[in-house]
Amino acid sequence: MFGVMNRFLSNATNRIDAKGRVSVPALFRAVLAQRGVQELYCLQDLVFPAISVGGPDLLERYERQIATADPFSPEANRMSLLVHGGGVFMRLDAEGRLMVTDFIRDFTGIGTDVTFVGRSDHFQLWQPQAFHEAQAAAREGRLSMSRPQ
Amino acid sequence: MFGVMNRFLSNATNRIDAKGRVSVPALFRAVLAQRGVQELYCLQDLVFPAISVGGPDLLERYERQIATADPFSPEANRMSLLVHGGGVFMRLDAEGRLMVTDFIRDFTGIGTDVTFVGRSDHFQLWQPQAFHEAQAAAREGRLSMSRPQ
DNA sequence: ATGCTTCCCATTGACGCCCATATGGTCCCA
DNA sequence: TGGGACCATATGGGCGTCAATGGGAAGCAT
Repeated sequence: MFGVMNRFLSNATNRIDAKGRVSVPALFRAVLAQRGVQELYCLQDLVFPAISVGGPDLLERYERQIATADPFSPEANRMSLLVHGGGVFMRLDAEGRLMVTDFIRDFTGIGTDVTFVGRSDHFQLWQPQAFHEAQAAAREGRLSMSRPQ
Repeated sequence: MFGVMNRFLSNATNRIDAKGRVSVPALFRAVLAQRGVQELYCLQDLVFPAISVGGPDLLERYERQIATADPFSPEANRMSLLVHGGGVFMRLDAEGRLMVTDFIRDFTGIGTDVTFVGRSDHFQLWQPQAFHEAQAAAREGRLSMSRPQ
C-alpha cells in the first residue's frame, strides 16, 4: 500500500515567484507529511551543484559520520564546518512553498526555475539546465562534473 | 518537537555598525535563550581563523579535553594557552548584539561584516571570505571520502 | 572633559501568515 | 462518450510583524 508513496521519486520543475518562493511538488510534500517531517534540513551536495533537502534524519546521518572521529581532530572540525555551518533549516509556508535564498542560488546557479529531483530518502534542488546535463552525462556513463564541449 | 532546532546550525552574515556592534542572528539567540545562556565564552578555534562562542559548557568541554591529555605534552600546553589565556567573556546587549573587539578582529581578520557559523553546540565568528574559502576547501577534501551511511 | 560603553527608541526592509485566482486533471453522470 | 461540475495544485499578492540596523543620550572610567 505504501510501497511507492513513501519515497522521493521522479522530478518536477516549478517557477520561483516575485518574492522568491517556489512550490514543493505535492508528491514530495505528501512524502514529507507521511514521515512527519516539518523542519527541513538543507545541505550542499558533495558532488553536484545541487542542494539536498530532507528531514532531521538527513542531518543525523551526517552527524553519525562526524561522531566516528575524535571530536577535537581537524577532520571532525572540517566535517562540522560543512554539515553544521553549511546546512540550513527551512520550513514550508501554508501552501507548501519554500524560500529560494541566496545560499541556494549561489551554489546551484538557480535563477527563475527550480527542478525538484527525488533521491529516495531526500530530494534535491537543481538548476533545470544543470540537471538535464548531469542526467545526460550519467546516462552516458560519464561520472565527472566537467561540462561536455 | 524542537529536537533539532535547539542546536546552532547554518550561517548568516551581518554588518558591523559604526560603534563596532553586530547583531547575533535571531535563530542563534533563540538557542542561547533556550539553554539559559547569558554569559558567552569566546575562544580561538584550534584550526581555523575563527572565534568560537558558547556558554560555560563550551569552556568545560575544552578543559575536559585538556585533562585527558598528558599535562606536560606540547599539545595540552598549547590548548591551555589558547583556552585559558585567550578566552574572553562577553554579554549581548538588549537588542542581541555583541561588540566586535580587537581581540576578535586581529584573530579573524574581520573588517566590516561578520559571518555567524553554527557548530551544533556552539557558533563561530568568521571573516565572510575566509569562511567561504574554508568551506570550499573542506568540500574538496571530502570528495575522496565515502558518503555517510 | 574625552573617549568608550550601555540603555533606549526609530526606521526599514524582509519574511511569515493569510486569502485570492488560475490551470489542469479527474470523476460523475447524462 | 462527451460535457460539465468538482477538486487539487501551483501561483500571485496584501499586509502585519519582527529582525537587523542606525543613532541619540545618559553612565563610567581614564
